[in-house]
Amino acid sequence: MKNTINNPFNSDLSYALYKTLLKRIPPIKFAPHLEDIVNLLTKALAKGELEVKVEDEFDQTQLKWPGWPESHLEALKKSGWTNNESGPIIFEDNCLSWRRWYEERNDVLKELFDRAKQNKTNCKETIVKFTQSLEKSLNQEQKQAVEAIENQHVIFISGGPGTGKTSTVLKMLERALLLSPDLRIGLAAPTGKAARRLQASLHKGIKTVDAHYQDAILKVSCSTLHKLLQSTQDGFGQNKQNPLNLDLLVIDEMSMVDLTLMKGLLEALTPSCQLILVGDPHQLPPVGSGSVWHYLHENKLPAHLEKSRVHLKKSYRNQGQIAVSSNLLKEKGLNSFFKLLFKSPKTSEVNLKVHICQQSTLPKKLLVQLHYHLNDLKVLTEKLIRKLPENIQSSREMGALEKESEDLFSCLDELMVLCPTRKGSWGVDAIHKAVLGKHFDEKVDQWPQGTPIMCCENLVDLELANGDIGIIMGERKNRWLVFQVMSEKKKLTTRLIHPARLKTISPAIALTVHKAQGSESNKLILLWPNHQSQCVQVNNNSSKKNTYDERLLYTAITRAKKKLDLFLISDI
DNA sequence: ACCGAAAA
Repeated sequence: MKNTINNPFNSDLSYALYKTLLKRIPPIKFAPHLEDIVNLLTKALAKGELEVKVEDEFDQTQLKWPGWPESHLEALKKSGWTNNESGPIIFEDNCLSWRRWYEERNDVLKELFDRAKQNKTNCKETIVKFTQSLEKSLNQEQKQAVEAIENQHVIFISGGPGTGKTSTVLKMLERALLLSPDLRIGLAAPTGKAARRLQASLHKGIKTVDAHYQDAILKVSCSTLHKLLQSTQDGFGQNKQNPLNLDLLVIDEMSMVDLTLMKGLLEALTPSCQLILVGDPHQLPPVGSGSVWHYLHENKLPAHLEKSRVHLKKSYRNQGQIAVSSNLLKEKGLNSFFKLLFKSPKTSEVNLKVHICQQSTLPKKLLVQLHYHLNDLKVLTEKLIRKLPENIQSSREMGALEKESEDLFSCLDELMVLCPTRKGSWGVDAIHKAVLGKHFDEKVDQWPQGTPIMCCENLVDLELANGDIGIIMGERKNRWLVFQVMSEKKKLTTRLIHPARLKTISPAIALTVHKAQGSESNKLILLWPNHQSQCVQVNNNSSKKNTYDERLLYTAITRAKKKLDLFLISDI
């Protein structure tokens, strides 16, 4: 039953659920419209949405019975399925939702809001001294966040890429340690890659912190949320009975946390634990059901939360036209974005190029650029392997080879190719097939040297995370997978890994936008296959789809540091 | 229609 609710990917499952409901909770008065309601709710849940808005319109493919929404609501009312305490469906604020998810979300929000109500008190003198030292390094919004640590029990920090979220967190940790030096701090993120990135940027900025507190911050290790909570198949090892021994916990990349994980987290906290939640509400929601972070930013919240919320607006990344259009997308939506795109910009630096393609075969320009890029990588791997000593051990540190390895990885960071989907003529797989040719269906050992690859599992002892990108180097017996990892000494080092040690790897010549979340490159090529359909669908039920596409596009283009090539398919 | 994540 639980799985049917979690994975309702086709209408058969939705129909099965409907039949089960009819059997288990027979309607007081039956009407066929009930099937539509179950179907809509199931489909919404499949998309990660917990509710269906009554004011949304649906067409005949989504509804079997006429009279939406009045007839459906009446059928629901008479069925008794929305009865207090027992009915499976909730109808409130013009929204329909499953009781199970409705209650879970309300519980989580209530818990969060109650926590935020608690007050903290601190010694005034130390604060004054610290506040003076803040003046130089932080802007007004960032200072507000740092000051919140003094008396807010829960702090929400939102902001786009380059707004200094982590450097603000670093100053918050410093201040927290100043107030109580023995503070037990925890750091976590929803994915292995995000966890490591948080740790790395705290290390990078550590010099801005008073030397007295540096060690205390550096010694905190940053793990995935699942690991922190000791997640197993039967639930979380850290829970109400066995809470985390922490006074302060920082969670980064909150946009990827779903409801179940958030619930587990809140249950594992002691009442006194302070919470700092950090993330960008414009990025993609989690695939699982219920994005707490997006909900918190799209809905009216209790007044007492105002002091807990800090939004960082100022971006320190200057990207000319890329910055202008991504801001427009964020504020005005897809249509305005595409309108601006087709006017040639005069005012800011032109670093965004649009290519309109006639058919849906892969653009030739893309394949040519990839060809050169992969060749560069190949040359650099050959250079690196020639410098390699004999009898090398896997996982060794590179020592004198750092320069060659640095060249290789800066070349890798130069270009990123993104697609919204895996399948389809403009999907990631199509690009891999086009580039790898006959090698596509073969094993890794057949892929050519210089091919970028992605590690698809978290391997803590190898210091590799899911989503890490490396390169194939060498041939046959002398073949290695080269990665850059954060070593125990918190230094970026090159690591050679024997191909047999990684069970799940995939080519990484192109990536899905989802996978690229958190990565950046100087130059970005984005294939966006269906822009015209979005410009046409303005007012029907596509508002939710549009927010999804908006976030997808926003996430994609903000990966570009210097240049963006956007490929679109022409409407003709 | 499409897109993940984590753990043992």
